[in-house]
Amino acid sequence: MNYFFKDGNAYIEKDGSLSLEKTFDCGQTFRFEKDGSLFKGVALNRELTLKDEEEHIILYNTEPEEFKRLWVRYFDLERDYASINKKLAKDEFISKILDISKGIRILKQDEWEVICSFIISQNNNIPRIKKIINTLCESFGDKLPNGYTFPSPEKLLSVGAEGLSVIRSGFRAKYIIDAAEKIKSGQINFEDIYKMDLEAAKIKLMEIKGVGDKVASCVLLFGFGFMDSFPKDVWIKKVMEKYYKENFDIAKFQGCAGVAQQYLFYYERYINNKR
DNA sequence: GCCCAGGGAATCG
DNA sequence: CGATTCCATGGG
Repeated sequence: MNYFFKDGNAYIEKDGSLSLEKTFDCGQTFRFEKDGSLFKGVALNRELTLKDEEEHIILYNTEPEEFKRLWVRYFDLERDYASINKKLAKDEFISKILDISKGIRILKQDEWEVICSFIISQNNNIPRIKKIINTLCESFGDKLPNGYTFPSPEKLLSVGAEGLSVIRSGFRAKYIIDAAEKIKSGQINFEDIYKMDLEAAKIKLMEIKGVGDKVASCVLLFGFGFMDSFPKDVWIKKVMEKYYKENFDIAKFQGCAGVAQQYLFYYERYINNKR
């Protein structure tokens, strides 16, 4: 996408391939809120304020150097979603829902935050996932002017599973600690995971207690940029049996299956008023 | 009270 | 193996 800078802000020229509303609301991140015409949140230890205007999306208070170094990748701005949409539209059902789902981009989020967030997501609903993560950050993150960073593995190890009781995450607390331990010990090494193929990476992440096939798939898609990762949650399973039956062929989404997954997930929740 | 929520571990047959 | 059951918690 094209962008320029003015008065300390970045202006992204809208072309229909980025909707803040959909991208923040499709269940891949839990830390952005709509505030009037603004979207506010914390990502990569920094506070972000964005505005969706007629011609531009404004990312406030960022210098060109920082924008290019962090936010172009975070918002996946260099990927050509128009051609992805063209490819996905060859699927009859996706071509029908494209108008509703297009504008979602796969965010490239912090790996640890995504691991932790999707451990919390298991057998849970999105409003409560958000609440737990907010409490986690307020309780153990570093204070920013208007928010909190996501707490590090070391910080959570120092409070332990008992200390996590304030976030009311139930049985998931011990899973969070296990993840933190395996990351600190080096058993789970992010650089190694980037070098693996999708299956090997998934199996590696599943060494963490509380991380199964679905959570690992979300982590690889939203945290590591594995664009062919295709998390199968209850909504996607519903989509498959409702619209595809036995005709679902993931092979035709090669290279962007994760985008297809988000489109389907967002659509089914959208028509069921889950937003 | 019952059911479910972006599942996964433990247990059982 | 596949199929059940249990796991904490809160909202509808």
